[in-house]
Amino acid sequence: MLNWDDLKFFLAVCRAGSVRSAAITLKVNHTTVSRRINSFELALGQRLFERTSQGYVKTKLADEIYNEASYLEERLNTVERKIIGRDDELSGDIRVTLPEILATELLMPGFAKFCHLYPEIDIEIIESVKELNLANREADVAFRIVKQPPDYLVGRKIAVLHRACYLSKKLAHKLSEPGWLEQQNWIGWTDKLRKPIGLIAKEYPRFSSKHKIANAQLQSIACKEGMGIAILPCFKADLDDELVRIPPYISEAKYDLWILSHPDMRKNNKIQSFVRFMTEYLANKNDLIEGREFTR
Amino acid sequence: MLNWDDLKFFLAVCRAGSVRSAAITLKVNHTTVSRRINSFELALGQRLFERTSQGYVKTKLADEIYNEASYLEERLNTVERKIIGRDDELSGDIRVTLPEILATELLMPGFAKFCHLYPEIDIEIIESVKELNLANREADVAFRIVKQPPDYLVGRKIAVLHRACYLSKKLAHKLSEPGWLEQQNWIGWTDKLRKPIGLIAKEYPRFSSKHKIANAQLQSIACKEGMGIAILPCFKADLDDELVRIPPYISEAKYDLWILSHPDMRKNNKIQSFVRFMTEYLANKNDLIEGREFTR
DNA sequence: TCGAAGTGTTGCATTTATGCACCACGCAAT
DNA sequence: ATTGCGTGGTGCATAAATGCAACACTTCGA
Repeated sequence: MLNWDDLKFFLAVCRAGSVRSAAITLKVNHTTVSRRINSFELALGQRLFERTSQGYVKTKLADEIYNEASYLEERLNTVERKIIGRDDELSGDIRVTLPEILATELLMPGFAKFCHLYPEIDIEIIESVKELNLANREADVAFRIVKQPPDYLVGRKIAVLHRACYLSKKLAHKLSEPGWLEQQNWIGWTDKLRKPIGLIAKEYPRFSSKHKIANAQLQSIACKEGMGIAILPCFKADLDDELVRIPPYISEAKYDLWILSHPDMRKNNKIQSFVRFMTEYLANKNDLIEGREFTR
Repeated sequence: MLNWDDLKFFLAVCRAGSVRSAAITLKVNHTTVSRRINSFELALGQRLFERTSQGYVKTKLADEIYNEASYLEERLNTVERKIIGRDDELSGDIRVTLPEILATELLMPGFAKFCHLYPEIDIEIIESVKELNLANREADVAFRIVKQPPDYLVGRKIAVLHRACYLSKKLAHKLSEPGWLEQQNWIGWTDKLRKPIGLIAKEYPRFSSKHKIANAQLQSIACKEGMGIAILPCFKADLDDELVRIPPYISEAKYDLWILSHPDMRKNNKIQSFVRFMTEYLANKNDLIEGREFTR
């Protein structure tokens, strides 16, 4: 069976007249060209070139095939330009994966702005904390909260997420009662993550741990309902009218936020426009993300 | 850059609706199909299929590409059938490599007969004792005098070549003079091949060695000119009116003659017809080859 | 005649593609 | 709820393709 991709090599040699010259055009080693021609001839069972010291000379059969191959090449190139050009035209879909917690107040307004700018682009949002496979286009762009992303992806760190401690606004009036706060409890996460460590453990009161809710969104809701003190990202809780920070009000830098894509998408104008836009959008949200937009 | 051969995988998956089913059609492993589709999508920067547990579902873009790809496939298949069918039609060229000594009285009549049977076939004869490369069609069929051919070629042993000792016919009348023969000399080959070994050394007189001619054709001519006794293949010398065998007239089985081709030519009707024809032709020449057509 | 520059080919090391075995998941039947 | 059968995907071993360095050959100019 013919390898259709060998047609590229055939065409290049027909035009260049030598395997070394064709190799430069094709950006491969010249021995590869020689071997690809050999295997193409074998598959066809016919000789396409005379090998001379001045290069490869086409046989009559090669002349016949060349015309057809040129036509097919033109057709294929048209298809390819149409599809890839579709990306350059800033239309079609972009698949974005992110943890749900980032979607609401933080990123969604940015997505909406981007879509307003480029009405031909559809954004599909995939909420997942799993590492979706960017290589087979399960997603094109990933927002990830990690210390260090995998080597095989490209991207940049666009923010450092801060967290602080929050209480339901319904209970805010109790903060002025002496000793009331110290009797509240954390809303726990899991058996292992019952109490905080780091700056928060050091600077905030030592509450007991109660409940187990391993989801920031649900922690937020439970907190609003008065179930305890929640440690929440600032970008989310500081914008929520039903939550208030508790004393000493400080935030802790805790998580790195990255925007990632597959290296092969570097040349994709659509994806890169999106990445650029969101990076800039988030740069303008830095005070919120780092907990500085908090007002008492 | 698109790998054009990936189009085959794309087409197969479009038609089969699943990678496993397409893999059966394409005679590859299903993971290969999956990976080839993934890399095709990556190269295009667009998704062509939704992955479901019931198989791959085409996107709208895939529907568009499918039509074009089907058309190109039909064009390519037409080209392929035309070329390979050309072989099946018993026309075009066959390149044959062989040592010169085999070409003249032994094989050439067979070639002529084959060409008469198939007037659309051209035979190119390449005289060479070198092992021409059958993989890149320097030659299609090789006649070789070897004990054991390389593993990567296919073929069969078609004869065992015999050799005997010959004298110029001009000197044949001297054979009846007592002691005359013993005073003649071998026509030597090289410094290392000055005297024969084996049956010939054992059964024939011990001549001294004179001259050095490392070519059977030239040995034959030198012998006719009276330069000495030559050891020559029977198929050649026994047909030559200017040469006579000397007593004790016996021949020695010495060389294996093989007909070889590249494994990928097994399905090539033209080549296989040629191989079959020549094998049968030589089977009918066996008495000559093994020295039994000698008449005193 | 010799050397330089072009050509193609060979052998070996490295990289990439493929196959195999296993796994995960969804769906239908029991 | 469990099992069986279909689907696609992952990790590792193996095979194939490619790149690199060296070589062989031809041609041209000094």
